[in-house]
Amino acid sequence: MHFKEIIDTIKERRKMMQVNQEMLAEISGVSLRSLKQFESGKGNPTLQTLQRLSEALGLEVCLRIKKLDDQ
Amino acid sequence: MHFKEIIDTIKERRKMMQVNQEMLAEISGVSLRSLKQFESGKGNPTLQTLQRLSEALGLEVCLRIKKLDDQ
DNA sequence: ACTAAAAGTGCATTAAAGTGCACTATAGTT
DNA sequence: AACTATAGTGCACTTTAATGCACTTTTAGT
Repeated sequence: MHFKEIIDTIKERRKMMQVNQEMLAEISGVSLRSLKQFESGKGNPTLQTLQRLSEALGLEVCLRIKKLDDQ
Repeated sequence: MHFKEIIDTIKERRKMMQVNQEMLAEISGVSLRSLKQFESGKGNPTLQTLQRLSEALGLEVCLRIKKLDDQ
């Protein structure tokens, strides 16, 4: 998954669970400012930050073998 | 995947492909110092760094729905 | 159009990631 | 034991993620 896909996955999952940024910030332990920055596509979160957000949404970060090198 | 699992996955994959840290640093564009720090368990890489290393090893970062909350 | 909730931005500060260089430690080989 | 390749560490520096506060913009509901 590229950067944008990861962002979008988090955003969609958050909305699917009817949680706003403020609530996600609280339950994940990530600051609201950082979450906003991340979701608005500006930023390069640390693995820890990404994991905190993911966990709070019932997701987990993982590594998968890429099928094709192109595209 | 927890932090250690991610580290171990990268390390194992690198060794499986018979690539040493120096080579991985070169092909991924991540500095050797950062890679060493990461593989030795000290560090909290940015998503970009993790993606660079993963891509270079034919892996990709992804988000997956967690099956169970406990364990 | 008005309002309220939610999302996004600018600025400043602090903490930490990323880096290079030189060094040490740890395999693995002969 | 000596040698070599590979991995890990200490120090210093630069960049940038993470943060709080106040503000603006956008979205949704009436």
